[in-house]
Amino acid sequence: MAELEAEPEEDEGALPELPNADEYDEIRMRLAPNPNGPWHLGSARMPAVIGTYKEIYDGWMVCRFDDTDPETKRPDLDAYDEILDAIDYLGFDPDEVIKASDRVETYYEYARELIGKDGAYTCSCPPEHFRSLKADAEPCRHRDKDRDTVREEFEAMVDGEYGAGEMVLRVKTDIEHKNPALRDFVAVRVVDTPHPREAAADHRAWPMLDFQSGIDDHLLGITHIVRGIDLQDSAKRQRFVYDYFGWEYPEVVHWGHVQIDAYDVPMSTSTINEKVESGDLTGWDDPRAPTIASVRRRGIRGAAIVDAMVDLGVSTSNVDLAMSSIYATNRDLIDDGADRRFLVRDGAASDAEGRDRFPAASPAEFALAGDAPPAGHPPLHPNDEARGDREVPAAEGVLLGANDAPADGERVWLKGYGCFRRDGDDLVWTGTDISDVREEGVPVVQWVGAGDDEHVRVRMRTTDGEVVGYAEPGYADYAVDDLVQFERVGFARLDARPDPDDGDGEFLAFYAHP
RNA sequence: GCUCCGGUGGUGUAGUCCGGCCAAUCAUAUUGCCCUCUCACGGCAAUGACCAGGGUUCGAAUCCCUGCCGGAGCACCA
Repeated sequence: MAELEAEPEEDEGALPELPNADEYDEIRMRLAPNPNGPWHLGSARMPAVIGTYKEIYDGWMVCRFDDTDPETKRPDLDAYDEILDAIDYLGFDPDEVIKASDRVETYYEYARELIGKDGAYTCSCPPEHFRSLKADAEPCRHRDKDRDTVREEFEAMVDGEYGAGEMVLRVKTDIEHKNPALRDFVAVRVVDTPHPREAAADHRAWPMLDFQSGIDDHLLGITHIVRGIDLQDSAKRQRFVYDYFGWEYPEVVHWGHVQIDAYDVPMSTSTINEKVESGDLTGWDDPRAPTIASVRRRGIRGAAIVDAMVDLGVSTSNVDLAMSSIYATNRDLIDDGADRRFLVRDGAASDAEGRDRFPAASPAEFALAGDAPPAGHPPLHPNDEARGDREVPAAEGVLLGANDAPADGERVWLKGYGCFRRDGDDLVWTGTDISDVREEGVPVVQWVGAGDDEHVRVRMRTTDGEVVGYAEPGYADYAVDDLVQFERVGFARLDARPDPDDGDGEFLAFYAHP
């Protein structure tokens, strides 16, 4: 036993070792979301990978909201908590949560220090002008300003004496650097729009990401930065600042872009927002939306997302994530716990036509003839007899899915009930000799009783639209959030129970996957 | 235009640093069979990849060169 414990090997899956991990006493990382909206599925990669590294190395992780742009990527005040909630759903817990917008004075202090080192200068060039100078590797006339003037002008920026676009603070890098992306970048600029957070609403001089994030990473003792490939050049820019201060830059890992198949809606905060605003989506949790809120509402476990994201590794090339692999993991997680229930679909209200799984046609109703018992008793779970049977009553006939109704004269096996032969509008009981199924290939189908009290109405939202149908009455026993597998349909999460005052109310379910 | 990064089956991934144990791993997917009172779960099998061309070498997915393709940055966005 002691030997087993002494074995330090990691069993967290596919992630490669962090660079130079053994040179640090503690691995310290950060999640650095911009709270400009709720998260889409791609956002989950950050907590999934970084959180998993935290577990592997028993490290430390801060969630730092990089909310330093009150205008272009304006923070959404609800998003802060939504993001923390999403991190929790994914199964991770930041050791600390901070907001860059609370730390603006700190960034000013380091800007002043940088000015003192002649590492930055105030610049009033119009952006286009500076851009063309930069393209030619030419310094602008502000670059050699004396330190005191720079100080004065910077303080004036901080004091709100300049309007947007009139003055910026630039880091003096190497104006002739062969990579134009690294030449004298902006550290602080003026934004007229007040920050939406009251505590930060008075600031007009706002740091740019490369400056803010660089300062914070150092102050927080971050040892490993793991982030997207779009920030590839960021590290190179920030190294100039680190060099001025004599700091050691953290180890960096970059990953490529993720795309997810199975969605028509692009995975972009702004696009999803537009579609929500316009009504094309009912919200961020619309099952058609590639968002955390959506898959969560469908009953997909955070752990399934994390598993898939970790499986992508940290390659810098772009990757396509197949939803089917998330489904496979989720199925594995929920299958044992999900009761089986019958759902007979009624496609009348469906906009998901033409899908085998969700036929558009209405169910077929049959009267029962012969010695059929008053109810069927299929098991709650086929792999766990101990959970017992459910009672599916059929005193007033049955409903079968349109695709499942047998042709006249043919037989059908109502699962958990018995075998019937169709005679016109009747189903005539032929008994429970299972060899009908095993040897003669009688199809086995799900079914519900036709009487008003013998089924409940269900509306199910899917990634392809809505379907409605009738579930066995036992479905009414579940609570919101419960997952069941509708046999031969798929897994679904109960989202809302009907209003008790509405006699014809529907149960609302969200479809997860087959 | 300039500067970076990358290209293994439908998808993802291992292997690439330190060439041979790789006619290439695992997962997922698809198909078939078995199991089965679900089109679930489980079992078995099949399918399917080293971007291209040169070079180095006894030997290259792995090293070098060229080409092609893809991505990112060059914002007073993050």
